[in-house]
Amino acid sequence: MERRAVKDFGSPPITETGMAMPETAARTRIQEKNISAILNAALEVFSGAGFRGATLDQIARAASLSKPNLLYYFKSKEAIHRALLSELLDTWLAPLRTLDSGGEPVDEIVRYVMRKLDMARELPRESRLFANEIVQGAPHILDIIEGPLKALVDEKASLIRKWAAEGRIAEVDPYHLIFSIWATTQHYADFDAQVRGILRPERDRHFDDAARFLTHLYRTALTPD
Amino acid sequence: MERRAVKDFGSPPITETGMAMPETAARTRIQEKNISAILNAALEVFSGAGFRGATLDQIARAASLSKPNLLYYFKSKEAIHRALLSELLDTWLAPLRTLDSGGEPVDEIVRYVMRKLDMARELPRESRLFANEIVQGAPHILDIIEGPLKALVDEKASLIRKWAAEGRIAEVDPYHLIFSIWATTQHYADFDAQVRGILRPERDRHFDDAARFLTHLYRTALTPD
DNA sequence: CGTGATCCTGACCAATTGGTCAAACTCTCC
DNA sequence: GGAGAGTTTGACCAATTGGTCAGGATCACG
Repeated sequence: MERRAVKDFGSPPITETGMAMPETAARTRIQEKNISAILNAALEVFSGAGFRGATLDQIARAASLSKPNLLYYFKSKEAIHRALLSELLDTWLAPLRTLDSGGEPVDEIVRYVMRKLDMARELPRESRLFANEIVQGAPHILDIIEGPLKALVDEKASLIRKWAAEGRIAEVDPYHLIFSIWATTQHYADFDAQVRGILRPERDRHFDDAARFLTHLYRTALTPD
Repeated sequence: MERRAVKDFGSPPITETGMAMPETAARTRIQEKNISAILNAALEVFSGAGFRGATLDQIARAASLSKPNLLYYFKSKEAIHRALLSELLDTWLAPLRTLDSGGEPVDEIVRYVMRKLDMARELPRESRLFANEIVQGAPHILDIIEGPLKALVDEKASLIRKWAAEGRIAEVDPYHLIFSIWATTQHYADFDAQVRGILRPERDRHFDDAARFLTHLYRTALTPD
């Protein structure tokens, strides 16, 4: 027997991919509210427990919905996860996209570092969501890494290489420069528990020190000669 | 009814903590072999799936044992995890311990970076084991972080600060310097999937480029004036 | 206000999973 | 070679978990 007819009674607002209708703007106010609540709850749970560690019950509870109601909006746990990653992908790549050829190269890169550090402070759950995923081999986003992400990084690596060739920044491997920026900034979100366990900071005070340190680190390493 | 009498027939070689007898040297050759196989299998599975994502069946299969036989050596999944973390803790802290006041400070720190990078290449599973744990809030090792690890980092931070005060390295925040070293080196183990997806390197060739980049990064940033 | 579409729920199910146990097997050492 | 400790296993169990379904409640709108 077929899973679900194309059109029948009680058909939930689910697309073929299992995602709640995203672009097809026809969303009820109720859908708007619940889908948003689900994705927010899913971010909380997935980022804190990883895909396999998260349970539908946890997500449902966090979203103040019953489990069957959850599955009315998304047809499976996988579907929620996919929708969440997909929703956050743009946010995630945005900072690197803004790295542009205008302006002083060293300033431009330091500005990128600061933006990434801000994101680690303001959106730590989003960072941990991707961290969980990648640490375990990126099973759900390998295609994105090897496709759009690689393309974007290749493009920016070219830019950095050009800056180096023009003598406007020091000669460094652009790929490893980008990796180091990701590592040092996301560290404050992904390894938050360790950072706080060691520093025991009041609030987010340590982010200011981190900003100062990273500014020094990259400015000295990138300034030519 | 009591869980298990202190001494009875069929009592497995399990200590109060649920760990297989570690220091009490009285281990059979069979115990030696199986416990080692279990811990190796557990490292493989836990590092790839996280604590909750790992199953006893997976670990048992990887160790070529039946599940009940697994539980003959360790009384629970938690116990295996604890034993594993405990076994690897020293390995994990060893590089930082070797940071000593002898030698030229900049060289000493760069040497530490290289050692950490070597570990990321040679022991990526161990790195990911801890990464998984910490990303999810370090529930099983928070006490270690706040205790022995913090103490060790505090000690080394003092040393670095002294070096800075003596003008032998640049004035940088020692804690954030250490965090950045952890982040940049462990990145190649923890985010291996992403690094390889973007670089598509042959074998581990990219580690040489990483070593060059990190050497430049820290040498320029730490050399005084 | 009625009707069709949307939304929600309790009850239920099969598979997975951590863990137990009694019994059988095997190794060691006298 | 035999006795007792150490080792292994098949069968089993309860709890959890992802997911289903039929029917009832509610909403939007003519």
